[in-house]
Amino acid sequence: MDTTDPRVARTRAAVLGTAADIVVEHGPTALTVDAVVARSGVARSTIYRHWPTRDELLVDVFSFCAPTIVSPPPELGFEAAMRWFLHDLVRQMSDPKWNRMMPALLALKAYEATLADVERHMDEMQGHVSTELFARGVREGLLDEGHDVERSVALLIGPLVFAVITGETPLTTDLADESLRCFMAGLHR
Amino acid sequence: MDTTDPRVARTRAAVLGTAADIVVEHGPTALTVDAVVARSGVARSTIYRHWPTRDELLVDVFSFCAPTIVSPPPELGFEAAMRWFLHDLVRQMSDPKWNRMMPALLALKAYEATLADVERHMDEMQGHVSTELFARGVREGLLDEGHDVERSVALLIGPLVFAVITGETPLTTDLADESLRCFMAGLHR
DNA sequence: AGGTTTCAGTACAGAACGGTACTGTACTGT
DNA sequence: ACAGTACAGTACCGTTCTGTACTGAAACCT
Repeated sequence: MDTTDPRVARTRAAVLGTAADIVVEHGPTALTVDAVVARSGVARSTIYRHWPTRDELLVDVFSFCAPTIVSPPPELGFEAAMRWFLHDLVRQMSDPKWNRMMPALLALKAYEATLADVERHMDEMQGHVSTELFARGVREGLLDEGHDVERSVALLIGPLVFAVITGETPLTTDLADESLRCFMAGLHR
Repeated sequence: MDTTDPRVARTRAAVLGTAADIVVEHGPTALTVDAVVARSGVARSTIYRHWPTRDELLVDVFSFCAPTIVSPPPELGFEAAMRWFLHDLVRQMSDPKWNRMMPALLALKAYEATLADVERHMDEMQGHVSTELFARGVREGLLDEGHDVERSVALLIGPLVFAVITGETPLTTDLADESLRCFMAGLHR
């Protein structure tokens, strides 16, 4: 029975939405129950009916906004699939919401175990896709059998994350292409 | 007259030191005046004598721990100088203190203008060194005249920052060498 | 030795926040 | 129509934190 009361769906959406807005605009520390009450119109007791503590609400806000990483079409070769993957990543990280939430999540995960779980879940999603992707590269003879996946991920994705965090250089598909081009060029030593 | 009272120097050092420890261990939100009082032995009123507000103390903690970026020896060519620079960066970011403070600073700079100033100051230091470094590359004919410095910085440093933030792959000079190797390989298109 | 500064210790006011308990009301599914 | 549920609204308690005000003791500099 997936018949969820429309009222709970409504309030859940309202609370998560305004909570996300608060986090985006003023940071995780500004996410107080009173602030959500004032801004969403949802009553205090109602929020505590759905979330036992403020911290669990914050966790839900992050996993609510976290992007989902998907695998590229299987018919693509390594380079094309990687480009597809990176472009999708750029698109996801360009979302202004996530754009500001990611640094906060990365900073908080060091101190809060539950948020570390959220981040780990994302890492695992990305890890699965990555290993599958690099397996294509091995099959095509581009990569060694025992090559370091994590390091290659850092080389390819690092520049994109750097762009998001510093804001010095724009996060574009061009940057992703450039990153991939350098990586491919670096394969032939 | 640089004759600073040894007492003020002592308390300043004691407060900044324990404040830094608190931030490293439990995050910026755990930096309360009472926590510093309990752990440093310095009295509450004394702290407020030196820092008007808690926030200014936090700012000082960050700039107290922030690494200083220096220019490589001028006799080195582009590639050697860049390697020198990246290795120095790895060394600085490997410091466990800064290792945990950097994500916090990057997250907070979006919401607090004073911390954005700290981060901007670091960016400018790094920007000066970078432009000077890439000028060597242009002089050697490796780079175009109007090439995008910020983008190249992202390609070179991004993987290192990614390693620090995610913790998936270790931050080593090897990673820096690999990043530089890919960048150099990507120059000949 | 004496005047000045800094210090530790403490007490206090005011505000913010988390969480609980309790109203009466409006909606939902049967 | 009716029972069950989710709701808004509010009042309340305990805790935590910032910032100020005041002591007397200790260290500093000349």
